Amino acid sequence: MDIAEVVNTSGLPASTLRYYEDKGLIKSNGRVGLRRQFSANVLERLALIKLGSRVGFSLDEMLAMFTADGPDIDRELLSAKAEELDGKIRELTLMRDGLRHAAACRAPSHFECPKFLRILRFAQRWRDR
Amino acid sequence: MDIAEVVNTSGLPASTLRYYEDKGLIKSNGRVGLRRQFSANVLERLALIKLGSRVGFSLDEMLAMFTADGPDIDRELLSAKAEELDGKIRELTLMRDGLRHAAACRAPSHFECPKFLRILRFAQRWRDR
DNA sequence: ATGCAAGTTAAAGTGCGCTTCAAGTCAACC
DNA sequence: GGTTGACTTGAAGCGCACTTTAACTTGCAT
Repeated sequence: MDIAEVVNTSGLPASTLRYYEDKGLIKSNGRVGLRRQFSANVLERLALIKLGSRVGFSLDEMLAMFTADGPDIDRELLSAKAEELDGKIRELTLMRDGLRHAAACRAPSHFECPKFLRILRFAQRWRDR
Repeated sequence: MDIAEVVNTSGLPASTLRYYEDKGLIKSNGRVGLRRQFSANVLERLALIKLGSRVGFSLDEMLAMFTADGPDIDRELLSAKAEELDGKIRELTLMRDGLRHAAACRAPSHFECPKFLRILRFAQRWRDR
């Protein structure tokens, strides 16, 4: 498939696809003239990259995670990243509950609401990492 | 308290505190000479900002959420942000499980592992927002 | 064969969230 | 009252993830 089809099906602009290829996150397999040709599996890779960046991974991190350089992948890195996400999930949950409460709470300021403050103080304890 | 104390207790550099003040995210209450003086509650605000940025809110978003301009806060915005986080939590969970599996899986490439692909395809369905 | 829309490149530009720098002010201690 | 070190400002710089631009090439329909 040519770049236009990838653009249409992935929703990403061509400039981004070229940028990702430069970075080594995706690869085109050959050219027709100058024009890149992609195989269909690039779409799965792009989906993974998209998900990865939505959960806060940098492109370099994803390069390390998803682009096997050796004979096989770095399972320790993957587990470490899974743990990282686990901590983040706890933070998101905390913040979500805090926001839900703040939206309902009638205290004049969130900072005067004991429940909100308790959430914040709890979040502090997770601060280090 | 003066800026040095805020730096020590919050762990943030003075440059960041000035930057946040410029942005309107925190305020100092008065000066001694040129030097800003902060009240203790700035620490709670900073904790909130820290948590907020770790969960992916931009400084402008936090300005809108946590800096009441009218008589009271925008409860709808807060609820909307809580929902946003809820969606994100689902994504993080998906990715975490995908990584955990990839770390354990013996398929030659994640892209050949049906379980991993199923996760990805599922993630696609959340793609729109 | 020709025209042109769609592709290509390298380089510069953008927005965010800070950090660094240079030059200046001044509170506090001796 | 002089030094000094913590603080101040405005402006420039930086890393990331792209986007835009300008100049060029080329596959493909006519």
